[in-house]
Amino acid sequence: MELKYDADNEYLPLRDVVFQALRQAIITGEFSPGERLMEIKLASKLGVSRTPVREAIRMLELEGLVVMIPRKGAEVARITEKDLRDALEVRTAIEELSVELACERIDEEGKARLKQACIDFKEAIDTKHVQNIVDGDVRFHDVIFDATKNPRLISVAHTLREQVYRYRVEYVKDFSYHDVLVKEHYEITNAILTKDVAKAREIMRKHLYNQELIVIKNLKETLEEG
Amino acid sequence: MELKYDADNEYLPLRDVVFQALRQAIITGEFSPGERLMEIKLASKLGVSRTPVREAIRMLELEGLVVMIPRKGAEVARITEKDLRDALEVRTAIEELSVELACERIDEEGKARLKQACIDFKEAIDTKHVQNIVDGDVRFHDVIFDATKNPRLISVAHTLREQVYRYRVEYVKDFSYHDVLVKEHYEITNAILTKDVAKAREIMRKHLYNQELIVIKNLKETLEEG
DNA sequence: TAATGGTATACTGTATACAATTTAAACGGA
DNA sequence: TCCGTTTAAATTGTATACAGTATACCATTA
Repeated sequence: MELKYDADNEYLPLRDVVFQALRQAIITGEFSPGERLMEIKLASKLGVSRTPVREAIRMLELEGLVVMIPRKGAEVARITEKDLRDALEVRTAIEELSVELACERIDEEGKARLKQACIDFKEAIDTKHVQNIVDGDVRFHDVIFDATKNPRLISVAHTLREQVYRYRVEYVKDFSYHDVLVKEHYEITNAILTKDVAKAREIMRKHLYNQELIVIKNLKETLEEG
Repeated sequence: MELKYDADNEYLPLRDVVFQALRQAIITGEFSPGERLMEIKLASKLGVSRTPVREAIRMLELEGLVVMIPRKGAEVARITEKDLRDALEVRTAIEELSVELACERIDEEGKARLKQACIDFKEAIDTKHVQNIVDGDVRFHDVIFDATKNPRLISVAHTLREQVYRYRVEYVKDFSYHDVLVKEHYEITNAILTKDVAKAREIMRKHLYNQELIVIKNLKETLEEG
């Protein structure tokens, strides 16, 4: 974990930089579930004072990535199988709404970006590099979210994704599903481009249900190991 | 605005007390949209230091109730008509999912609470007291959320509700819709009790669409005044 | 040996101090 | 009078200091 300063970017408060660094560390598994986050330790590690660290922890708390234990401090949220199912249940509803709205509202630029994201994902799969695949998948879904032109939806969708992200990295390692994923992405893309709302929703639901099965299988294995 | 200490409750950090106080003040309109929230002023008003105030503001920021302007501070989020439509769009999807899950999962205790909440709402309407009506409506929907047994869903639903709450107070003042609201609550209740998913979703959607029309009408009037 | 009590340590919760920057006002010149 | 510059006040951003509490370890006793 390290701080990244966006030189070309405008001003960013330290709390936001710390927030992003901690979130990244949690999502990528650098911090394990249940691990304590101690302010002084993090502050000295990141070269800042406790204040921005505390404020970052407040934000992570509301995102559900850390839980607070009164007078004891913060620890990385432990995710149970039910937590994952709950998050995926809500996420499915949000993603179904997304494709529906995308069908109605996508513009020419969005269509171009959607096609490109679909192609990029296929190429990412071909590289067989896990991080490429995860990034490609994220971008594909982001293009659909953007097409809804609903920032509130985008915000909720991103929060929900973070809950699951840790275990998705594992899930794309399961190469046997790769062809299915590419196929489903193409079907979703075509459904949106032809404004077939019913089909888009149906495939998206199936797409996420497949993910759920694999992710939960992986979670179980992770829990058994730990 | 004032701090409330829960004597019977367990330990609560000041940041959470301040958070609740500020949220309440924003939701009830004590702070107007666009109004600046200055840390020193709030801290001295509430009799605490800046630290818990800052942490509370971080939480409000993530909930979307305040927006930060770099090096200038926090201000109460201004809600545009599109913001409201966006929030209601997502909220409709979440509430439709809620009734669907409630149909499948509600237990005997939940059924009793649902019936009671439905009756209580009717009685709240009869009192013609705005706050009673708002509280009754909130409780009715909360019972349905609880019946889903999905804490993640409940969390998302609550966040979305807060965005709209300010303008819902105005909307229940429109007495002409009261009978419709009671009727819709009864229909939703019956649909859940008889596990009629399709009907429950349909009525909930209509219920929220009616709300949307009235709330947006009210928002427009508010914006014109200001 | 096990249990209990005390003490030291480490960490959170809160307050305050300091630095940097923005805002606004006062002042001066055209 | 208007505009620009300077300067002072106010406010955020960050760091540090202080207080209170929980935890762990050790010693003492049954």
